[in-house]
Amino acid sequence: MNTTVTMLERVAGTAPLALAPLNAVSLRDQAHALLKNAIADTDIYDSNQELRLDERQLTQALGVSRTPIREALSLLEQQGFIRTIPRRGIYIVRKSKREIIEMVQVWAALESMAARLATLHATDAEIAKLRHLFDGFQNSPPSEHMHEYSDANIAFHTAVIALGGSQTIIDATRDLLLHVRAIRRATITQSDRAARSIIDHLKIIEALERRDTELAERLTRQHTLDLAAHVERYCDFLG
Amino acid sequence: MNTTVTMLERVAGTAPLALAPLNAVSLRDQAHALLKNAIADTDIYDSNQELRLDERQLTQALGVSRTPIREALSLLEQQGFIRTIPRRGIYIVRKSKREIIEMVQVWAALESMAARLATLHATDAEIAKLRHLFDGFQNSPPSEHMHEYSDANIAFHTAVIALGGSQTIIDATRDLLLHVRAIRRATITQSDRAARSIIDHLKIIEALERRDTELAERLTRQHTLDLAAHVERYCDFLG
DNA sequence: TTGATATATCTTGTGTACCATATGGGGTCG
DNA sequence: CGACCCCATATGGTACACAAGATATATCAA
Repeated sequence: MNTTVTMLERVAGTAPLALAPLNAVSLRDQAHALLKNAIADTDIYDSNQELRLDERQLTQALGVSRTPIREALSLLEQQGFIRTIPRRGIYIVRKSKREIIEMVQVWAALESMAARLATLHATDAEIAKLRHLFDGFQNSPPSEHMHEYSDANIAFHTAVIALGGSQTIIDATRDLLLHVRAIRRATITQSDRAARSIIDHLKIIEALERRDTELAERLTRQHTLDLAAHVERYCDFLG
Repeated sequence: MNTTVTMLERVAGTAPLALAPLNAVSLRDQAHALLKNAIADTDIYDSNQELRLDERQLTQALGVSRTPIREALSLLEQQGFIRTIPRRGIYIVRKSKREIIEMVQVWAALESMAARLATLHATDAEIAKLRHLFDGFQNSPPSEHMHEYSDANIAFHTAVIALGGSQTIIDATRDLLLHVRAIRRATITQSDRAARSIIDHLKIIEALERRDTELAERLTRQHTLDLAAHVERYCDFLG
């Protein structure tokens, strides 16, 4: 009987207002997404931050029991965002300089592969959209709108990856982005990286437009490897 | 997670005999490792296999409660080995042809980056060891010991990745290997791939020895992309 | 005053009971 | 005889209680 009532309610729910599809997503996934964003938004390199997480505190904050919280934390641990020490506590991972460089190198490998694939499969229209990302910066130097340019910079790289059409690469770089984003933002303001960056981007777009597979791949890889080298030289403040 | 184990192993490593660190590894991780190996060893493309997993059945088989089993399954789901459909069941994922090709492409991107790094950081002695992997196949054609050669083939690729020295790449490719391994084994026996494969490998070794960064990277990438193209053409038996 | 030991407390790991819901079979009504 | 409805059951999701272990603190002895 309860089933029928529920069904009827659902049918009736189609009328004026859309029903809530929230039921479909488990508390585990909600907690996972929430915590991942919270960790990503935390400046973990501001050393006086509290890097320890408390399960029970999270349960109270999110209003659920420990079970979905623990499952979410398990996922975050596998993704490398946190680290749990048995009967000691759960700690946000502070990536070392070495680890960040390696992540940037992986990023370079995957984005350059995406660029290769893009020259083979993307349409001209899709490639053309890349230029519009920087329309707002044609007249004035990017140094005047550094924050906006930084976002456009990140958007350019994710767009190239999307152009590759490989869902596997898109998924693999999504989490990587959360780690790399902070570094990109921190380094884009250093020296004249912004100006050189936009030149590199235009060359990459040209190579994509000309369907020059090898060139697009090489330029994309080298552009991001330059970031890795920059981190190596100037980011000693990292662990 | 494995922090305790690592610590124990380190401390124990100084003593003559290692104590049993088994108590320190959680049931969740034991179940995770066990299930991952079990899934990897299952030929999921033998279609009459039962692809459904039952939580309660696993609890009885492993003698633990649902909690660690569920946490292990969560990890496996995130790694793409299984997929759980609410109130329907848990199913081993059968990768589509498209997904396998994408995974091989990611493999190509990461291994070529590792080859690049190897030309820059690996020692001559480490590179020299690559040749010994194929010592047993110098005199006789690989077609006579196909199974052994297939293992040596996989060992070569993992060795190149290890030479890169990037722990991030090593970790990222470890799970990928479980998926790609089955394909490598299935395709190495087709046409004359084994013979051409060994020629490619020797060229890659030469490039590494000569510290030709660009060449080693390009040869490694192309060698694995050839596998992707081969899968594209001849592996229609995949979903 | 200092050192060690016992205990309280806090934290994660595991087991178990309960809940919501989709599915499929059996029954009933037309 | 057929179509529809209803409910039993199975399954994953959640909550909670208890266990195991590590740290910090208090207390006692030298």
